[in-house]
Amino acid sequence: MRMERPELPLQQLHAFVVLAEELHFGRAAARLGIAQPPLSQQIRRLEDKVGHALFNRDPGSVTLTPAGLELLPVARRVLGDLAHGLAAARAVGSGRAGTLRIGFAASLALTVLPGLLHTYRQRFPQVTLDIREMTTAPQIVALRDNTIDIGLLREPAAEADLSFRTVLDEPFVAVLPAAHPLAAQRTVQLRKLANEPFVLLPRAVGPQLYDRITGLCATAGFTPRTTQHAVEWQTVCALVETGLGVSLAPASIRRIRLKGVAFRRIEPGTARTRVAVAWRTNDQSPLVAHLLAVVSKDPSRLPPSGRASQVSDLG
Amino acid sequence: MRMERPELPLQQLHAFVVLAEELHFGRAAARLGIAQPPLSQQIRRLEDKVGHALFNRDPGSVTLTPAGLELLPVARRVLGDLAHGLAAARAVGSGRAGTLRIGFAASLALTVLPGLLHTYRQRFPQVTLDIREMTTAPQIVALRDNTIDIGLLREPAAEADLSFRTVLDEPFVAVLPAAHPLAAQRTVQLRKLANEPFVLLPRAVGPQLYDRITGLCATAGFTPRTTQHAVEWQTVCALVETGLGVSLAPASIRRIRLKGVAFRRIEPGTARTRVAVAWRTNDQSPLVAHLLAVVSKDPSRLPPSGRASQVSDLG
DNA sequence: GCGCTCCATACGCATAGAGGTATCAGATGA
DNA sequence: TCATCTGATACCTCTATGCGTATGGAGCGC
Repeated sequence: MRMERPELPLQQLHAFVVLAEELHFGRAAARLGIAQPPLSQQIRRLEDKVGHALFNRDPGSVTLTPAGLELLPVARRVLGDLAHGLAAARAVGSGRAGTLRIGFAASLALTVLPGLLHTYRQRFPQVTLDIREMTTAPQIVALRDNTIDIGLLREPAAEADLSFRTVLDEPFVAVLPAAHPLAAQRTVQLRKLANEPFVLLPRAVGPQLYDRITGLCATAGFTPRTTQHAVEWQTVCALVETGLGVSLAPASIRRIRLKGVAFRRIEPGTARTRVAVAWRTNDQSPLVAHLLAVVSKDPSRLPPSGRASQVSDLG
Repeated sequence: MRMERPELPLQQLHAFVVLAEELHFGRAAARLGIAQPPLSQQIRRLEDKVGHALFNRDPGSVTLTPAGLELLPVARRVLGDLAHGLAAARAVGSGRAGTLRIGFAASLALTVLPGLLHTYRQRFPQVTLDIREMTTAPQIVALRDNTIDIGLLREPAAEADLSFRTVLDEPFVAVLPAAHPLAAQRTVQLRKLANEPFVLLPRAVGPQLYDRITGLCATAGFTPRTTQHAVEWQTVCALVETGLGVSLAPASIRRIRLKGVAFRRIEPGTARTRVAVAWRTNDQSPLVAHLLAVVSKDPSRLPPSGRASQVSDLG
């Protein structure tokens, strides 16, 4: 038992619509770029398929029959829908449209993310960006789950099936209460923080970054005494402001402006932290490819090493 | 410069939808009643036209690409719209659906019209009936103007391009105030109304019927003295009830039941009046043909001559 | 490694459709 | 009455499409 198949060439529908507009075989054929006899044939074939006349061929005037009048709006809509649908599918297929799901680390909400989104949106305005804040570890999981297409995270470690590209390479800064004695200097000797209480993100939120920070202290000769945890950098700064402790953070967080908090370059300033975009290595989506292309082409997303001022200049 | 032509066989869209539902070439092909290779070809051709892959053929699983996902609802809607549209056009073309515009004389609102409409509606429930009350002369004009398709009128006269079919052939009755002396008898001698004031419809409303009535009086030896005109029979009866005069009317108006009005057979009872349906002779509309068929087939629409009781029996 | 499943490809055939030119038929108007 | 306009027909060609069978080739499980 085979289904009923339409088997109705759309050209016939198109011819029908044009003829319904012109109500004149000669002119309609001209508009279609064909001779008049083929048009007569097409209409005839369509009428055969419908089973009823669609036009009254009265001498001197061509008019729509009631059946034709009934079919006309349908034909228009079908042709329009199909044209738009094909265009939409092509747009999605080519990456000019669609939905790109991006996970990002909260600390990047004020630095890398805005510029990136701005540039991308400008180039691909039809793409819907589905942006969600996630810490590093969930981003890795979400990429594998196909829950997000792009991750924006810190301190990427090699992951099977995932690729990374560094977007930003920045130094660490000391986060101090403004009233802290060390805040009086432009540069802070890291070892002088040895006895300060520390406010840090929980290791689980971003193990790589956490280890980076503690490693930094270790090379300065001490282990940071963490008295307080906070899940967001914003909170870390707030806690520092209240005097609960000090912190070490990527320079990006200078963008968090709080009266009672001072950010200071640290010595030695060799340790840096990287922000990277992550994606599934085998992801064929042109949306992902385009985003990576935007990242590569836009040099403002890749400040030269050492120019931490670049970040604060953005304020 | 020729327009862009879709040139997209709908079979391909159908195959696409089925495959999108099955996500398995073999099963989809089976559902379509074709072998698997042709299906692969159709999908491939469709993808070529779209310009992008619509399915991911991963080993062990077929899935829709974003472009395919975008196209799927469009394809469904297009196929559905077209199927419904064609069905609707066929229904209209065959006369199972559409709009039939009917003009009718007010005096038939209680007799011929209800039964006719009921039978027709039962047989063609999808047809919209556009019914408007009109007197005879405007019906003729409206038929010519293509403002109505069917007229229901009295005393048809031959008209070029119009055809008529008698629906009802009935005698005249005298319309008297209930208190009138002549109302005491079952039958009224027409000549006895010679000196009564008459209430009649203006001649312009229906010249044929008017002439019929005055002719009736003439054969009885008098000319009716019209003291009052009314445009509707309902009004005529009301005026008779108030004692303003008497009237002669088709037996149908017995259906107008007013306490103070009596309807009486007249002598001689030879003169009759006919109700007919009218249509454009060259009207090809199946709706009109169907209505005429209903008129012919339903004998209750055509009471046998002389049985005026048929009319009152309907009450 | 072997067979199985599943999709793609290659090749052949039949047909429908689109397009053309030439021509006919009916109505109309000078 | 004849030329003209308009649409329908007839006839031909070419291409696209659809469908079939046979076969290739990549994973996958035993």
